[in-house]
Amino acid sequence: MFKKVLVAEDLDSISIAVIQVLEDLNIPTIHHVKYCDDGLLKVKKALVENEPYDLVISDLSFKTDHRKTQLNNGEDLIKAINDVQPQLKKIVFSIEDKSYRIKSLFNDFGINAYVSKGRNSMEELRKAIEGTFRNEEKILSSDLSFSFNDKALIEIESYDISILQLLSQGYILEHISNEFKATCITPNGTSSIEKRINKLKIYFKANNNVHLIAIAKDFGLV
Amino acid sequence: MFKKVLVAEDLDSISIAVIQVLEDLNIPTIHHVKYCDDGLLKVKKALVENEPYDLVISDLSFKTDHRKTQLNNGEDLIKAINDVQPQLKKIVFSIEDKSYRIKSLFNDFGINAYVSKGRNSMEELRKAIEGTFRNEEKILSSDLSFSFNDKALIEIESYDISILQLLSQGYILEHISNEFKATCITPNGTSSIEKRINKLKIYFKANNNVHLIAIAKDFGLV
DNA sequence: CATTTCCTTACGTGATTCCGTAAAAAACAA
DNA sequence: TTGTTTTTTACGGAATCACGTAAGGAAATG
Repeated sequence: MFKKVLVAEDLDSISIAVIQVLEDLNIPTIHHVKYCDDGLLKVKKALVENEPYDLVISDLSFKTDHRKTQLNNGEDLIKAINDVQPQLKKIVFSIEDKSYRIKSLFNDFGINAYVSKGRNSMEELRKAIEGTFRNEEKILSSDLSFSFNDKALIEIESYDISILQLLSQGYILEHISNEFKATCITPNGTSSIEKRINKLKIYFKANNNVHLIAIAKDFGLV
Repeated sequence: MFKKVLVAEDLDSISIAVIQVLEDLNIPTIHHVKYCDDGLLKVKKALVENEPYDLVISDLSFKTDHRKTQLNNGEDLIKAINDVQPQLKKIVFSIEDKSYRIKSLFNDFGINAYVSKGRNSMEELRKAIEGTFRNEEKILSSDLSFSFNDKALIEIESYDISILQLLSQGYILEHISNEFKATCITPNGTSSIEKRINKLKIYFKANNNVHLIAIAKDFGLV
């Protein structure tokens, strides 16, 4: 079983239970951080001391408070870890259940397992840890309804996300066009962007831009 | 100290820690439910058996799954409890940190304390339980930055919420006007609604309706 | 009762979205 | 190169939003 595990979780109410699971699995070294920044520091330190972690379990969303942080969420932390220790096994334990975001965790961030916080998640977490140790691939907790085969949300790409984000910040078409030209994103004509928004509206069955952004917010796309 | 406490929390990872706090306080009877419906049943049953609860600790958001439920969130549960046992002490323990929603819990639902899930929330929860037992009023965990004095979000009333909700559902001004006329909500002229939206845009510093809905979503108003 | 004030509604304009068509540009194949 | 297809961009008219002004009516005041 794993020898040295790092838990990144801000809520004390949850970290208590996660650590309990790790103790039940007889993991000898268990460390816990409440801020992503501290997590990266610990990983780096363990590396230079030649006692690297072999598993990290991280939440996605971290509360902001008085303390200034470089890394603000689990994605940031995982990205940073991938820079210094890419082969480190990663399990995400979060409330998030939007297929788009979870798929991106596997495909873009190379995580090994995703466990959604739910009514029976401690058991799921234990299974995910064991599966990850046995090098199983793309472990999903069983209460998630989607599979990796449905292409539905895969078609929404980062270009669409950019449009939705700028829209949600109050940009009008013309400004989005300018922004894209400034950052060399193509296509960037107002007409092309307009057409893309129209596709999104059809896809999400939205009546207008306002409706579209409301739906995008619900899907966690922005 | 309290004799009989009910915990309504769907996430097993959290309920474990909450129950631990209650055990540390030597509460003799601790019950735990993962669904709001079960919570109401337990409260009713305890009443008819003449052994009522004297405290309930509830989350706000509950995940939906295969099971069909009457009560879908903490607000529903508290409302239902207020119908059968209004004097029952109520503590809400949730991740929610939007002042608008928390204020409404105290003012409209008569809860006794609100503890926000955070990095040091078990200690806050313990203090809230003790304070509630001593009949202190309107207990807020200390990491919440707002106070009851700032009138900022109090001015947003249900009329505004209705408008925001219809907007987020893709309604155009004219349809909102019709909807208000149909349900006898005044004012209902397109112009009045327009003006009210304009106030909201100024208040939230939004450039347009799309921006406004994005902000409202972030604030948890819709 | 007259006056004032506030709230609601109506109306007009310019800006932006919405939605179709078509030209221009780019990518591709022969 | 030439022709074909696809993508991108441009343009135009109708609908809707955005925002100011003003008319009408209810409540408050004296």
